[in-house]
Amino acid sequence: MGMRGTSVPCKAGGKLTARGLERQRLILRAAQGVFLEQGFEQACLADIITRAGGSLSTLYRIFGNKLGLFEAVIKETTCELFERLEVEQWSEDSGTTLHDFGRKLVELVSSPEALSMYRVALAVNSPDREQVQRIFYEQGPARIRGLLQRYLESQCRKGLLDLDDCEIAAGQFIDMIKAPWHQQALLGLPHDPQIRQRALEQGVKLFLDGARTVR
Amino acid sequence: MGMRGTSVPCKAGGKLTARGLERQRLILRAAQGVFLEQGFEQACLADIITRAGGSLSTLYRIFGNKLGLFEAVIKETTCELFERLEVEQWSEDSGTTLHDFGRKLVELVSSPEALSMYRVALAVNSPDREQVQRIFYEQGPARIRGLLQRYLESQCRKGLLDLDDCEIAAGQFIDMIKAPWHQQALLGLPHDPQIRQRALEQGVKLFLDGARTVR
DNA sequence: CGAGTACTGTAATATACATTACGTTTTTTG
DNA sequence: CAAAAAACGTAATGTATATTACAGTACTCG
Repeated sequence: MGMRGTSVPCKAGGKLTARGLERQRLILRAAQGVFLEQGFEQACLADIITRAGGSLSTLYRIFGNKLGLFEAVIKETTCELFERLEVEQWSEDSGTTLHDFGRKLVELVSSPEALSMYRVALAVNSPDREQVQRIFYEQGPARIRGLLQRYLESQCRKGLLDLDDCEIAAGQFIDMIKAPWHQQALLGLPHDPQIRQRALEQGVKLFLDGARTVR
Repeated sequence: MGMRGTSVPCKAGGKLTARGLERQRLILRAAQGVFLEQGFEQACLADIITRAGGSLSTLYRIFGNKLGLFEAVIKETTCELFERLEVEQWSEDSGTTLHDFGRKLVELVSSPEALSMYRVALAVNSPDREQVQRIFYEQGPARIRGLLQRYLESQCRKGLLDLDDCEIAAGQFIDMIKAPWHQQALLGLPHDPQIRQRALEQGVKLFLDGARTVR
């Protein structure tokens, strides 16, 4: 009899031997591929096992059920993606800092993995949809926005920028440099990669012209 | 033997009697509800018929198959939504015009129907995914951006605004006033409705400060 | 009115998959 | 080493649902 009743599919049944960890890692990686390609409902567990090697029973013992595996993939992937965004220089020069941050961000969110992740997270439609989506949002977009928000706030305190609401402004900056190619990319429609560069330049310019205290 | 082979599921088999049109309309409306709630793959045709009345056979005769019905729903819904966006005053005063346009746009894209439509369009994963998504994008977001783009271009020609690339700028304005609540709304996470108002105000301000020629 | 067509209802067909069960083999560990 | 636990492989179970078939009823239009 499985552990189906509990809403928290376990991953911590017994001890974790080296081989066990390896198995877990292999399944997780295969699942990442399949889920990101197919989405939650379309993904087939048998496919995942085919890719990962091993057996279905093992998958169930480790992750409980399909949703448990999916949640693990969401967490894993979202964190992996977030870690790509290492901005080293939060300097006092808003221009170069924003430009640098923007460039890294554009690189991140235009990557196939990030686009798939976003699409798949939106598409979930299981009973636990709300929980899954919260995990994604808070581990991903919200954390990124938080980084920028804190920078903007510090710049405002120093009197270098003048913004009513730094949380909103951070969101606006981020969305501004994603527009208009991100929407198309999410929908799988092609776009000229150069447009990303131009949107970044223009976005930084617009934002700073609007937000700088010194006119 | 059905008409499965052709990639264009017919809707124009025979003549359209009054009763036939009524049937078509009822099925379409029910399908709209079910597809927008469940997404393409999750939606169940039997459910649709239960809501619409009538019989499964009729559905298949009219729309060919599930995908044909879905495409019809996409077109119908996207057009319905677009028509809500009637901006009457494209005046020379960029401030009030953008504010007016923004207000209407925010109303539109924060509506449950528009959010569902967006989510469902992203989530499609059938073989014809590309075609479906193109229909949505071109009938919906692209058309809306086009409206604004043309306005911005005319303002630039008159020397009232100064923008490098009005297509990008239009996208940026639109995304700016949607940030940051739209992402949360798409994910089904709650947000303070007041934030929509504030994002609008701040977005217009930022955009105009950055784009106006007269400083 | 009556033939042809549209519509209805229900049942049959076929497939795809999540989830379990179970017997065997390998690995871990006391 | 030997018992316990983990991993394996395969088959069984059960469900959901797209799609088709068919037989009967209601419309429509010449």
